[in-house]
Amino acid sequence: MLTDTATSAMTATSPIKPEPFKVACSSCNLRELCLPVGLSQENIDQIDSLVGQRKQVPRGEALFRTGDVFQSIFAVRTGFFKTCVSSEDGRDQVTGFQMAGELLGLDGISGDRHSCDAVALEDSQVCVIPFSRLEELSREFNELQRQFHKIMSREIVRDHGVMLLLGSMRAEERLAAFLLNLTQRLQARGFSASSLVLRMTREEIGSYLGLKLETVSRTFSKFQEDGLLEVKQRQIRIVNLPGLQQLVNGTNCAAN
Amino acid sequence: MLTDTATSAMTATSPIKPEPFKVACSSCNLRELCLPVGLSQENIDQIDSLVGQRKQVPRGEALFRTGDVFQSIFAVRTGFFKTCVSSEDGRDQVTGFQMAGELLGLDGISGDRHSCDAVALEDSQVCVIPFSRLEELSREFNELQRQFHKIMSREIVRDHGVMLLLGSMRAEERLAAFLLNLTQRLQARGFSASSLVLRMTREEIGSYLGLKLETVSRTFSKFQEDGLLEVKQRQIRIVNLPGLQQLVNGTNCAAN
DNA sequence: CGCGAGCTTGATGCCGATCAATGCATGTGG
DNA sequence: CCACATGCATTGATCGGCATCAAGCTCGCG
Repeated sequence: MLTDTATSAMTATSPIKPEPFKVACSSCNLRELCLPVGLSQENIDQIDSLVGQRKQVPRGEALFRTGDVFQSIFAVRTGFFKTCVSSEDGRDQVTGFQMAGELLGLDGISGDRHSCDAVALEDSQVCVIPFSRLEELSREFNELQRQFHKIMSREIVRDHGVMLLLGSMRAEERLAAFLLNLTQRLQARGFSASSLVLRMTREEIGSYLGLKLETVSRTFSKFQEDGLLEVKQRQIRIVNLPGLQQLVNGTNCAAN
Repeated sequence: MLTDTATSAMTATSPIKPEPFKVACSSCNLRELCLPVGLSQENIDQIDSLVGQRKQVPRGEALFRTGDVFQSIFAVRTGFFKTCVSSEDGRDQVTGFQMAGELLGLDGISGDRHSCDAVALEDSQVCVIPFSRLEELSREFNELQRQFHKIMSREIVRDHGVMLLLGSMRAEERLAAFLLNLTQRLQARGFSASSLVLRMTREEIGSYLGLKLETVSRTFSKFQEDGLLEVKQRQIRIVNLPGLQQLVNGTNCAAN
């Protein structure tokens, strides 16, 4: 498993199969969003040996699956992923969507195997970060150590937010929160704040939000009627941002 | 903030106010459940300087609250905690219950402040672990480093399980899963596998499970009628363990 | 004893699930 | 180029699980 597609069996700097960018954090345009956030230039240079290789993941294929042996974590370079867990009886739950600069595979550290699936929702590329190497380097560079700890902690905090959403919000609030979160992350990556293309199906959104796909679809339609969004299949344009925001904050919600 | 109750301003080994046990992992009876799991004896001796002090938290009081400056993580020595997050509009969600040997405060690492409340559900005692000290020591001892990473990862995996529960299970399944999880953790600490006393109210259980307290109460009653449990307020006895288990696995559930 | 916090139980209603049909876009083979 | 299949999205009708509202009940405690 974990066979490589293109860059296997050759070093990153091999002239035979040139990469568009060097496999190195120091020359990566995502360094302000990814693991090296906040590291000084000299430290970034020193962790260039972190990324062993890059790996292509075609749309629909898994980067790893539940039960795969854990060896590396992954940083999304381009593309879009979902992660999902499943129970014994086959129900499954999307636990997150990951875009450029975000890490995948942190679940695997606790055991020696992964405990969820990571599936590419479009043709994607990830940086492979051997975990033992990350641990070595983070013993040397405490900036890196601190940064890695922050990223794990941020994941925990994010999960708590999702629990709040799943445990106490109604369908409209959930979808609004989801859209606002997506646009915020897209904006941080230089995309428009008001217009986006969903990479996932209604069913995947529903699984993430604890709703059925029909409910997701209906809620999109309602948002459109209410003049909050323009929805054309997966093309979304946010027409009334404050309206969406106050939906999440519950100011127009009688309850509570 | 973070003022100490009893052991403040004196070292752990001070003869003036003797502790029942030394403030040291090496002599702690929880070392097989807590941070030092799996560390060799010599390494355990070397991390004894990790725990700065102990701290009492009376029932109903907070160990930390959202917004408190983050400096330390905490290990539960005795007692029982809940953690909860809340949204701007005042809704709140219990994100977990912690018992002896489990860590609190990992949420704080990502920022410089805590992002949830940790409240004692009974008179409790925690070990205070200054985070900078933990980072120092885990740079020195890679067993400790590895162990800490595993604990953070396990928290992420646990959170994913809660998402699955909140996103796709019905009331009975949620409560059954909750009880099985509790008894399993209690059993690992030497308590009975079949009989437990709930430390939390119906409302807190409901908040954790995304249900209203009435639904929790009704579901307890139903389990009792069905011969799965004996329920006397917070005294629970599990009568039919396999029955509970197959509720969670969904084998008696028509759907899916 | 009486008070109050927490728990139980009943009656009712609503939100979202479910079931079902249709629409729309893309791709494929005749 | 059209006919058809396929995957995904929309929309409607109906149903059911859980929330809500409203009493009582239990137990510990001042």
